Amino acid sequence: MTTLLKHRIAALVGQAAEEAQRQGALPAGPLPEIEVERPQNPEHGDFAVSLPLKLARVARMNPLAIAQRLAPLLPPEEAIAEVKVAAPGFINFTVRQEWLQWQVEAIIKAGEHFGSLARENRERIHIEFVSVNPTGPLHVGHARGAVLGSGLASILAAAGHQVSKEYYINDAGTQMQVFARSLYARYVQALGRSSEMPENGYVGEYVIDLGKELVAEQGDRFAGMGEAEAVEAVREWGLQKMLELIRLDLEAIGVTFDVWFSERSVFESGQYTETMELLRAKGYLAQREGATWFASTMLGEDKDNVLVRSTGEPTYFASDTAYHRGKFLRGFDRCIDIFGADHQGHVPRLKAAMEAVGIDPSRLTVLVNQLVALKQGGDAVRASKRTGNIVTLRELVDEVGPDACRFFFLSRPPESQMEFDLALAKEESADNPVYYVQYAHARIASILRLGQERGLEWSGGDVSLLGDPAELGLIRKMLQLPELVETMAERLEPHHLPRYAQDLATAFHWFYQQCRVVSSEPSERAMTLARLKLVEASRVALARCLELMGMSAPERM
RNA sequence: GCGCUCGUAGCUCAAUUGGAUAGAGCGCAGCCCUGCGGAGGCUGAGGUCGCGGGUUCAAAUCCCGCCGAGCGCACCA
Repeated sequence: MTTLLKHRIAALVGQAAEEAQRQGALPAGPLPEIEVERPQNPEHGDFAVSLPLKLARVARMNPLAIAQRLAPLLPPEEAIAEVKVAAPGFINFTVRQEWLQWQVEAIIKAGEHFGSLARENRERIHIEFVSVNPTGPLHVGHARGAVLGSGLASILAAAGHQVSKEYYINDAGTQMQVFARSLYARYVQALGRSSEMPENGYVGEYVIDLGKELVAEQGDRFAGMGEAEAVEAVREWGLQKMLELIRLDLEAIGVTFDVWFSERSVFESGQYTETMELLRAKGYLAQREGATWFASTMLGEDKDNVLVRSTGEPTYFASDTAYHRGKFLRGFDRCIDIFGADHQGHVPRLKAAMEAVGIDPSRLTVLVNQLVALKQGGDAVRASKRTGNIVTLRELVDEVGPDACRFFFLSRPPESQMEFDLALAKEESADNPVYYVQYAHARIASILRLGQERGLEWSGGDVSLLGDPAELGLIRKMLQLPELVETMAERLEPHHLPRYAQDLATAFHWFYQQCRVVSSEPSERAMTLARLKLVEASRVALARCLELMGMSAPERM
């Protein structure tokens, strides 16, 4: 992969600015970071730099005058055809047509790696998401975090980082215990006897089914034991069942993990004790009211948090602190967590805990995604696991399909409060942007098939014939993908990808409308070969886009 | 009450993180097929960027205050 053109332009502008300072045309002093933008108005060229505007104040000069002095000092660059200064102080760059045409070759050559970035500062990045208690099926709200996490992971990997996706299994906490007791009660009931559900138990129907399944699979062997022992045994069985269910549900929406990390192992490995000792040694522990507290107020928090209950049981916060410390001990440079908004209160204390154990909290980024408000027609649907009123992730995927789900959830930034109208989601299927993008891919595949059927060999096609605005526009659009991958990875914002995919599809459809690709006229043979080459490049770009989003790229629809 | 997040076209959402005339999809009104997939292309209408102040060459974006929405504020996770 070569350096992105926008970086080369930034370097050129930097050199020009330094040269201007040497000549005294610009006052000496530190230069701000040079940002290269993509102007939205095509009349402003392909790239734009607003450095003169940013410099105007410190230099006490008219920004337009700065731009006019800078422009002639720019070193030559073969990819750039024209540099223009524009009011109130922009420097605009237009790329050379020959360079654009040659990129078609470069894209085909890059193939499935097109859009990937080579980088020197490759980071080891840990990304944890979903991590739902294994006490029930995933619901729609979880789908958003799941898609976001997996999409972000793909983008970070494409941006050249080493990424590990992890699911943290809360198999040690009180919720798991309540679940086990609920399951035990349903199991006993399935045997025809009476048994009381625990306080705040999991009353969802799936637990009843699970109880029956347990009877069918294991008979009444747990009924003979003492209750405590039976609950323990049933808990293990239930945990495995739920994990399997969760894993399959996630797979259905195209989400997989590299590591499934058990909360219990945090205790068994000694990492929990070690972390607590560390906190104690650093003076962050306080005994009060029979419990052990993390003195987060020492770090500017508005309240302390319980680590060990007066019953002696550690809280979720305690094991999570040890778990997160462990991530960094495993050698990750950065950790990214994706939380639902209902866990946002956990963020400040977790960061404070990292600081307390001697880890720079800025190495931990927590993305909080707002919950999905469900609607059925006009009415709000309340999704809650314990009350049993669930719209499951599985139901959603079955209804809408994994591609549409992924596209939809990826489209919006995490912090947006989105409404999901289930009735609308089904209805929309024909006019969905998802199909629009996939249709473009199918159309491309169809054209390439035709080319093959006609026995055309386009690898030697002459790209210099590609001069139609629609052709050049398509190439321009394709070239934005690597830039986009870079910004999305920097800002941790996957939501630009679906929009880009639509733009790319539009650019292709327009080209298709404007330019006949496969012609039977012998005189147009050279043009046919060149355009087939362009179509192949389009396939590369669009397929990569779909792959990054975790969507299928159909050959036919 | 306090904290976090959000408020942009009729609807669902963008806006290159302070830049040039605020853009897409759906919906609405039109137009385009005797050759490669019409699940397509093109044009148009539609905006007090929640409201009010402030910061500066420049604000949807930053600051302050209101209004409204979601989520938190446990010895749950």
